[in-house]
Order: sequence, then structure tokens, then C-alpha cells
Amino acid sequence: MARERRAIRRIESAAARQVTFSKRRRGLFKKAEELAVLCDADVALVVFSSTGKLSQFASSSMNEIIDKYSTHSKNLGKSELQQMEKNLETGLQRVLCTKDRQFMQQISDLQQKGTQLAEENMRLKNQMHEVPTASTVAVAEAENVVPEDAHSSDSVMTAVHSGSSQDNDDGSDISLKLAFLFTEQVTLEVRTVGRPP
Amino acid sequence: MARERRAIRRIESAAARQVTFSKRRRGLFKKAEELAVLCDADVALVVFSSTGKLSQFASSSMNEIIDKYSTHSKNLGKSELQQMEKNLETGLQRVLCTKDRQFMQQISDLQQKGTQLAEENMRLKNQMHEVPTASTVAVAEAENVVPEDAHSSDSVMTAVHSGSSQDNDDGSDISLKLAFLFTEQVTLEVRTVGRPP
DNA sequence: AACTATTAATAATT
DNA sequence: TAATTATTAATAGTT
Repeated sequence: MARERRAIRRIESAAARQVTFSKRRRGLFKKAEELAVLCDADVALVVFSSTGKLSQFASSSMNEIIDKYSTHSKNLGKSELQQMEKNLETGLQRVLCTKDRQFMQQISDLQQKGTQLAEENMRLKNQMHEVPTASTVAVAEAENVVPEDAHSSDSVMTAVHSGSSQDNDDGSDISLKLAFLFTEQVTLEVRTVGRPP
Repeated sequence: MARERRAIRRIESAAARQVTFSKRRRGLFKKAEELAVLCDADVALVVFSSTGKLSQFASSSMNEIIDKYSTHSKNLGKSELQQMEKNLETGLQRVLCTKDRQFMQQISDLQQKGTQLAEENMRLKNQMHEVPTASTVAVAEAENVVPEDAHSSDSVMTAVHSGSSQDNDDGSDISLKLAFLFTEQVTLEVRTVGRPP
């Protein structure tokens, strides 16, 4: 359609390429619009020049057409998007379950220790009732006494404490790690939406 | 480009429209490919006929171009996608923080109760040491005794138990609710990617 | 960017 | 639909 036929291959001269790009782009966009109007079609056209400049045409809304395309195009049996959606759900469920399990294990351990202590306490108090009234007075006086020597109960208490502070630290670290892990997952997934596998 | 010039407006006759669509569509796609090859451009073309049939052309990967388009097109200052990504992150952080706080509060409560019980225990044992050797024997015998009456220590133990089982249920429910809440958020976000605001 | 010789696209027809 | 063809539209090379 010109002085001479031009072979359809990449134009080496950057200047000539730019000129041809400019002319043909106008023609392409015109044709796209004409097709949309004449034939009542929904047309979306996106062009990036070799220098990265974007031109676009959409007979309705570009996003609407892209969305329609994504829905319509059952790309790989199940769409890539649905696949990722599934992966994301599964990964998150696993993360949440692991975290919950750890927290609840910790809570369960503490409850058990608490119960043991309460039972031991009850036994001790029962013994108190079996000894003379003097011991009751001793209990009342003991209320403000701070014990300083290590008895059998101390090991229990120490266990509770070391266990709890260690668990606390773990809990914080884990929750932070999971938060970050998750955040990165989401960021990754959302950013890769629409990319090829 | 024909026997007569045709006005660029919707062709009323469905048959004629279909014929024109067929011819012009071929031409448009040819031009699109030529532009891509000649000018080293990245071109994506999506066409839905008035009957809903999809045709597409992409010089590289359609998804890649759409993704590039979405990134490049700073639709509303910040892109709709980035906005949602931000919302999702923020919402999730809040959810995780709330959940962690509740778990850790529960753990902290249990630890405190454990410590109180351990201290009470120690006091009681100290008292034991202040009474005659007979009480020591009583302690040994009490090891296998199951207490049946409610004393002051019982209220503590009951509190621990009711508190823990209630908290456990809450924890489970919350984790389920959050898991669903989150899942729905993600599903929503991912599905609305690329739609207009 | 404008010009124009030439090819390409296509509207009407078969 | 597909082929034909008269005509217009697009555009390659030039200015």
C-alpha cells in the first residue's frame, strides 16, 4: 500500500521504525474503533512502543474488557488466577492452623500446670485442717512471708516461669514471622495476578 | 476502500454486520501483528463480537501485556490494585494483632494464676515445716487423696478451668472467623483485580 | 509533517 | 460463506 511493498520484519533503523510506528499506530487505532462502531463489538487494544510508551484504546472500559477477557479465557482448565487463589487460601489456612495450634498448646500446658498446682494446694490445705488450730494462725501469719528457700514447689514454679517466658518470646517471634510471611505471600500473589505460569 | 464509502456507524442488519465484522476483524488483527513485527512493539488486542465471541492477539503473552498495562497505567494516582493491596495488608495486620493480643492475654492470665498458686503452695509448705513431723506423714498420705469439698483454693481452680475452657472456645471461634474473614477478603480482592472503581 | 505513487483493504456484488 | 472487483484507505518513500 505504498510506493513499494515492505517486507514484514523488524525495521532496523530506529528512526524509520519510529516513523512507521507512528503512522501504522494511528491506522490500527482507527481500524479498531471503526470495527467497534460498525459491528457493535467490544474492542481493547494495548500497544507498547519499543521505547516502552503506552497507547491504548478500549471501546468501553479497558478494565471491564480485560476482566471479561480473564473470565472468558479459561486459560488452563482452571484459570491461573483461580489456581493462585487456591494456593493462597491453602497456604494461609496452614499458617493460621500452625499458629493456633502453638498458642493453644501453650495455653493447654499452662492450664495443666495450674490444675496441678491447685490440686497440690488443696491437698496441703486439707492437711492443715488435720493439724491443731495453731497451724491456722501460722497460715494467717504466713500471708505476708516471702519464701526464699527452694522446695519441691519451687521447681514447679520455675518450670512455669521459664516455660512461659520462653513460650512468650516464641509466640512473639512466631507471630511476627507469620505476619511477614503472610504479607509477602499476599504481596507476591497480588502482584503476579495475570502473569503467565 | 471499497465500491462506496461507508459511514462509520453501527450496521443495523445483523447479517451485514457479521460479514463486515469478519472481514474487518481479519484486517485489524493482521495490522496489529504487522505493527508488532515491523516496529518491535508489544501489542495486545482483544475483541468480543456482538454475539460475545472472543478473539485475541498478543505479540508476546496476553497476561504479561495486561499486567504491564495495569502497572503502567497509574489509573487513579495510585492504581486500584495497589490501593487494595494496601487495604488487604492493613486489614490483615489488624486481624493478626488482635488475635495475638487475645492469645497472649490469655497466656499471661494463666501464667499469673500459676504464679499465685505456686506462691500459695510455697507458703503452705513452709507452714508444714513449722509443725511437728506428723504433718509430713500427713502430706505423704494426702498424695492419693481426692478432695471433694470446696475450699478457698477451689474457687481459684474453678476460675482457671471455666476461664480456660471459655477462652479455648473463644480462641477456636475467633480463629475460624478470622480465617473465613480473611479468606473472603482475599477472594474478593483477587476477583476484583482490574475492575474499575 | 506534508505529499503522492502505490499497495492493501474492503463494500457491494456474485 | 467464499470469490470477484471497483473503489477507497493506508502508507512507504520522498520532500
